[in-house]
Amino acid sequence: MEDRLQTLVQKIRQHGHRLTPQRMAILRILADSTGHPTVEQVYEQVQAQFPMTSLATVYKTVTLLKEEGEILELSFGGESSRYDGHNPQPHPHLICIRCGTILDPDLALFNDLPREICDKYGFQMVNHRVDFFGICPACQQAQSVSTTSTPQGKEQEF
Amino acid sequence: MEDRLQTLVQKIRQHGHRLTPQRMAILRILADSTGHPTVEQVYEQVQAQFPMTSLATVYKTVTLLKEEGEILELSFGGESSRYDGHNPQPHPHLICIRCGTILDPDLALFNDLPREICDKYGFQMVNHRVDFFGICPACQQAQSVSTTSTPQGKEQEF
DNA sequence: ACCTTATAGATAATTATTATCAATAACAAA
DNA sequence: TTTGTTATTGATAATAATTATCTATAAGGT
Ligand SMILES: [Mn+2]
Ligand SMILES: [Mn+2]
Ligand SMILES: [Zn+2]
Ligand SMILES: [Zn+2]
Repeated sequence: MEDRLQTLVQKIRQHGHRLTPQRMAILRILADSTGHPTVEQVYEQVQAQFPMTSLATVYKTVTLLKEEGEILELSFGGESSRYDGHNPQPHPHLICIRCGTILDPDLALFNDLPREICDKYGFQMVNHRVDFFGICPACQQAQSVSTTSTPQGKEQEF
Repeated sequence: MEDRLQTLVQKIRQHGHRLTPQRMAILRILADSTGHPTVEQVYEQVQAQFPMTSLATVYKTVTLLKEEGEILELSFGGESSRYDGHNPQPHPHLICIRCGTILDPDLALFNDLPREICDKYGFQMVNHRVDFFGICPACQQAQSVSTTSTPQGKEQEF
């Protein structure tokens, strides 16, 4: 939570990077958000505090965090990437193909499996990604009530 | 192998689509290839037989197969998508971050696990994707021999 | 052989991301 | 506190994979 922000700040400083107000705001948003936001969504959040902020600045900060290994990027074909600043370690995701919500299931099932598979093929693993695409519970509700193609019931939190 | 091509042809016909020589060539390449080629790579292969073929045609055929559920697309951030026309069902992949080779590990480990996880969260799964990124055996060899950043020893097969 | 229309080929448009560059501000040192 | 160096900002252009557009052609049914 607040601890995570300190980790990011520390990592930035350690490598001789500067800590600007815009950058600080971006770090705070990424450390706090639990909804895997896009760069665009982070950008909108930052603008609330610093209206002059550029989209390029958000991109550059995210790139910096990627290089530091402090953010996890989820790339998709076509649409923009989603980011997990809370937990930069590779982990499974539940991705709703209707409303776009991305959940972090807490599980220890995959702890050994990936390594096991790679060993079998002499493959030296450095990263992995496990995604389940489907319909989230909220969207299943919305589907049974109305026929509207409008997604989920509650607002999507980033 | 040859069976797979027949499945694709049949699927195309069933839905009232036409079977042009270019399209047939593309189907053959996708059915035969075991290396998860890009659209660009398929395009080059087709041009060997039909030099007048357009890149757009390859894209359109791949899109068609996606709609029919007969090809698996692996999207990445930045670089172009890779396609598995052999096995359209979602399955794990071993992806070398050095030479780009993508392997299909044969395993039955994941058969129940995904479903299990999604049930736990009331998540209605319709698709999934599991990727392991790392260094393939060939690239590990190349690394220990020379310092060249040039990838793998043998040519990459698509 | 003929008709209808899906498809091919060429090319423009789209869009997320990256590169460029002058002005500014972080921050270390004096 | 002032100063100097230079990383960073913001604005915008460039990039590149994929998609859309449009006319000519040919697939496949009659
Ligand atoms: Mn996550
Ligand atoms: Mn595969
Ligand atoms: Zn949903
Ligand atoms: Zn390799």
